Amino acid sequence: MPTMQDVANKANVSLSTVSHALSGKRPISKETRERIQQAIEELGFHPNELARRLANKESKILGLFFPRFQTGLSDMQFEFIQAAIDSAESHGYAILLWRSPTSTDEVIKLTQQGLVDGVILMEVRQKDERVDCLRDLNFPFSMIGRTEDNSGISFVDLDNSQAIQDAFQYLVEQGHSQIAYINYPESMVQANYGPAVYCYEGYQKALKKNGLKMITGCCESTSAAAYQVVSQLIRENPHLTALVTPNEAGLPGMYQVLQDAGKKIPADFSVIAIASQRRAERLIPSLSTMDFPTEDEGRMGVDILVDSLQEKDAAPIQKLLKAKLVIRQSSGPVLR
Amino acid sequence: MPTMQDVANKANVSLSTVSHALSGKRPISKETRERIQQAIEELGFHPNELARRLANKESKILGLFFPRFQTGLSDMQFEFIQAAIDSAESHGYAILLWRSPTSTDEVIKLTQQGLVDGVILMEVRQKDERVDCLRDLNFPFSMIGRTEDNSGISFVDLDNSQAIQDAFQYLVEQGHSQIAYINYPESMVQANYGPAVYCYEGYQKALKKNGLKMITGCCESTSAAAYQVVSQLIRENPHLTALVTPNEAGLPGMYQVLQDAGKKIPADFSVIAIASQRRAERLIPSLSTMDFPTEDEGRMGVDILVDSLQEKDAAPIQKLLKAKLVIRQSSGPVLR
DNA sequence: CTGTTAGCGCATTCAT
DNA sequence: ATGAATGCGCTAACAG
Repeated sequence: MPTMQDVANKANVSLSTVSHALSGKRPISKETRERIQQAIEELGFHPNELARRLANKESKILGLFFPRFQTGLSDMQFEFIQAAIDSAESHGYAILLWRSPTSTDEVIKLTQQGLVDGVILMEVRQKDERVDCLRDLNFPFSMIGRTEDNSGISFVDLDNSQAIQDAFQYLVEQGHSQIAYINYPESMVQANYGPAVYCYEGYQKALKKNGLKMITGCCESTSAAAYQVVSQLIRENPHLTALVTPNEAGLPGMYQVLQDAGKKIPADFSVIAIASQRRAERLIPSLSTMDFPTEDEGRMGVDILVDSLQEKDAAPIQKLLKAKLVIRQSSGPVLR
Repeated sequence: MPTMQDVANKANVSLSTVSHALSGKRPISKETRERIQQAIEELGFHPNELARRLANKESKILGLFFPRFQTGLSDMQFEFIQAAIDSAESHGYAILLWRSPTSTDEVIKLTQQGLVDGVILMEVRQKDERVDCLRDLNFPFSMIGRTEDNSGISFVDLDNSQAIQDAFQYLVEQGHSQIAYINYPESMVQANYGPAVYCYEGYQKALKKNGLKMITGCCESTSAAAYQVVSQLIRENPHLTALVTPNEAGLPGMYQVLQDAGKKIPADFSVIAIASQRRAERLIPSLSTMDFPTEDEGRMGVDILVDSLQEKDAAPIQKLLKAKLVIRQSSGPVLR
């Protein structure tokens, strides 16, 4: 690997001239610039990024704490990451992947070793010690999701509460009056997993606003569990005509119940879930959804972090994204 | 950020003693070791990884060329990446993400800047200029997938040909004699996309071995396209009782055709696809598959690269993984 | 066992 | 407009 010194020798200039020619931070005469350029090409020189970053005291690398478990919505991870990489690249950063640390010690170790200038947290919980730790360290970070107290932190999150409310609003307008809400698994509700909390909050508001009967249950993220829960709700509420859920993992089970009960979608029954477009189009009949703006999340998660990196004491940026209602069921739902 | 020199001062030793105490590459007396340890803790010192890696002349970072487009099987990306990260971490490496370069120049730039010790290629094509370029550069890399000529290169790939043959073998043993094969999109076949090529090769072998009639078609990666193709095949072959496909994106459309034709799975018809477990369990009825060993691919892709990094001129490692047949349809398929 | 010193490859402040 | 010299934080060869 040729170094900058090699280039300097070959072009008969000093090392610093080469450096400045490359960075453009100093006027260089046209002739020497050309000599240098030629030397660079002949040697096939490429600046060593480790050295450059060490001298610059910034790594130009962002860390991404990658989820440790699969909590559903996995289709989206792909689009999310693609968008995050693209955004990072456009800002001159690369993205380094780590499995999300489980202890505060790990967070400290990862952030204090100077490999990354900032980190992006995924799957943030209401109470999240990673967040507390990063805040204490005063280390730059952004969150996909949010905690209970987000003062001073930048984040981008889906407005789950609003998404659920919008879904109910639409169904009510279509004439539905008995609508079930299937929540995330009990364990996630207990653990104060953000989406589970906010979705349920949205459900409560929708109930109140529209004077609806409460018809709800939690279910594990499996089709089998979903089958059980939904079939019981249908038994208890024979006039049920619609269902709203953020628990996309259980959808095939829910579909199965309806099929077994002789209820056709969308002629006899409406289903709306919070999910990605790809996910929606992989069910039959295709799913109506509150579309998850995956790419926006990925892009903005990086953008807000880079912003805080470049303007050291900029105000935190907090974005609540709206899910868009997309009705994919070919014919309309029942009007009662 | 405290540096090693700070620690040395505080512990009243020289910088190199601290360094050696940390690396353990030199015997250190118990007392000084403890003094150093105490200084480290009091200062909250963490070695600067950029500096360490610069001095060591290795970055301990692996680059992953992340797919630029979504070619299906997206459920697997998540598991794949998790496994890759874990394996990398267990070897002391981290993983850096880049969108897969589109030009040779980009490949050169990314590899020659010294930020990564090696790279992992995903979605390798039969003819892949990224591969040619890396080979010319003599830069360490491993592939998920393979090219036409893999001499001297390490890779891990699914044995697609064998997977398709195994699926046919099973169906034939169950008594099926008219079995359709739905290939990848025409464009991917034209482009010599590896999986498309090897799957079709497996299909041809299965035909020959079992003396079957050729019933096949390509279809785009959408449910709509799959619907068209499969419905035509059924029209032309009324006695069709089974279907094999690596094109999982079109599955909902295929299922729909069967449903519309009054054919129940698995009572009247058998479907076997190359897919992940998660994908299989999200269809109704759940899909029988040649299970894609996602995690093995992620882990081994990293393992073989790290191997070649540690033993400079080790022989290339080439692994063809077997997909496991998993019949998920509750009752058995038709016996004729 | 421990200290001194010279790099690793580049950025940058002084000089000229 | 250019060069020389110092530093980024750490490793390791050399010297005791």
